[in-house]
Amino acid sequence: MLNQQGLTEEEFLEQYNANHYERPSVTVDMLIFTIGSQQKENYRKLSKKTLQLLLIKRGEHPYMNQWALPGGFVSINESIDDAAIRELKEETNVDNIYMEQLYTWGDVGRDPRTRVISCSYMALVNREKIELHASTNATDAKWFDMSYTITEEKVNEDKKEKLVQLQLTSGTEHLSAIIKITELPNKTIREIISSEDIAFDHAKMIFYAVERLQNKIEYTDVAFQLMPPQFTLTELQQVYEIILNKQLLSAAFRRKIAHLVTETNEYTKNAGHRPSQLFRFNKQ
Amino acid sequence: MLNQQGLTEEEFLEQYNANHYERPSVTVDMLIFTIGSQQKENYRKLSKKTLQLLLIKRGEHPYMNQWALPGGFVSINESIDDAAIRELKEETNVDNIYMEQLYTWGDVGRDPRTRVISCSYMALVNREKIELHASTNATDAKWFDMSYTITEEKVNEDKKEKLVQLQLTSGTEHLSAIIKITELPNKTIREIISSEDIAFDHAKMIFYAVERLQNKIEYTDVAFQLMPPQFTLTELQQVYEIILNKQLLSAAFRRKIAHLVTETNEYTKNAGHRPSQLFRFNKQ
DNA sequence: ATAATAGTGTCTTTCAGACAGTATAGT
DNA sequence: ACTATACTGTCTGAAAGACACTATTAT
Repeated sequence: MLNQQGLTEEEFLEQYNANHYERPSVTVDMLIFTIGSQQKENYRKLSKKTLQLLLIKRGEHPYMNQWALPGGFVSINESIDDAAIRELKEETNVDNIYMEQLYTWGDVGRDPRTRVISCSYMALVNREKIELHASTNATDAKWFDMSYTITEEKVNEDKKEKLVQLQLTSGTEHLSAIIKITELPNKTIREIISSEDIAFDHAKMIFYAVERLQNKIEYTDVAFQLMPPQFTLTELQQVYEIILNKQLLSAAFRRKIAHLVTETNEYTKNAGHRPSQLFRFNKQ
Repeated sequence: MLNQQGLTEEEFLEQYNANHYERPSVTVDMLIFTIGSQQKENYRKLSKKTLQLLLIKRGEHPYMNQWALPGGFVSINESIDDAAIRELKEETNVDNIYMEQLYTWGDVGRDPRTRVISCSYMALVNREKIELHASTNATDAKWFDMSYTITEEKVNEDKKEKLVQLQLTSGTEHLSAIIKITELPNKTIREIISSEDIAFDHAKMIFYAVERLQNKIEYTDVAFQLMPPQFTLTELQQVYEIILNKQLLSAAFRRKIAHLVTETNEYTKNAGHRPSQLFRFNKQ
């Protein structure tokens, strides 16, 4: 079949000039979440759980010495999924992990070096599987405890506005950002109001991921990706609670997730209180 | 602050070589949905509604004479959202319409011309607002009635597989595709098994959008983006039914959406049966 | 014994599904 | 009168919220 210039498809592709337009760079950025636990207050109490995110200290301009999401350029002969898998493997030395594409960030000025479009991915890992590898141009990689508060919420007839204060801590390191989310009838706008030691527009990406995780945990079984093979129902509930950022009633929670778990014959030991039965994920 | 080569941020950015890597092209592809209605069978019956998608006949290689989603390249000084808005405006001459980024498709071989990463957007429009503009390198733009059936479904312990048969018709034009969706514990794989007269991997994108729309309609008020300013509750129910691909009970439906609508004092006329009260969207 | 958590029972409320029954214009 | 749709009432059952109550172990 010939086109209007009388070329076959083969001829057309041969003369096609791929560099006709100036092209943006494309990167992937990884939101790697895990569950961390803090020290027990005393021998009886359970340890508190936190939602943790992996960040890397930038060793180069721009945003030198600030913390950024692990990520990198998508090379020309690699799918974006493969780039994400590669970055995950480089940073955490794990593969075959739950991973999901989240959103693609394409504002013009988001990287001062050049036009960069960035596709963000979320990965959920069980902490026990991981050993960190500091990569080439990062002086450091660390897990940060995440928390946030919604400081202000305005609702008009056709505008919903909220301010989110995001906090990330790891030892003495303390990062924070304020994000403004405006929901108009047609679209949602996310702006960074301030960003302390978080590089680029990564604060936006982080909160976007948290919102997605909150949604997903309600109607899928993603939470189990964060769990070890065996766990108590209270541990599972803690994970739901930190992700949803609210307390749950244990009786209702147990009913709700009953069909997702199978009991084992094992129990926790030396807990300082009644032992707890261990369960496994019951895939369906 | 100086980096390891002793450069300030300003100096670093000046010497930064943006063309160090070979870059992929980035495009946006638009899934523009609307509701169409078929002719009444007789004076009493209501007209059947269909979910319609805008496609454009390709006037150039590759996939010449096949149908493709409207879309185009993201230029270097334009955000991807702006590119999507621009494409929508070019194709349908509307703006200020509900629009949402869906997913970014980044497989290596998806475009025979060159490496192209494509970001898909969904737009929902009320049909009455639209006039179509055939664009430069498209010989034709048309609304296609969409339908699909899930032909096969296998569920194992850690694999869920389904085959989807997608059908698009517009007058004598009839397009179809078969898509295989495999849900593994870690990720979801979407493959095109066959694609009749649908260009590129657009069949995948279409079904992805339908699934997203189905999800969104359950827990948001997106459906109203497809409605005219005033509508009957039966019309609203028809829209839910074609998107969800199943019948709903009207009593339950009315209870469920009651808080999303406000009644008016107007009624339908000349319907051949009991008139129906008109409602408006009640934003909250 | 006590502290802290593990786990169950049950009442209430909410809401979806089912379906029957009444209402009303146009021919 | 008849047809096709509009709209409401109510029974039922499933599931979430609330909360009291019992069980169990390390110290």
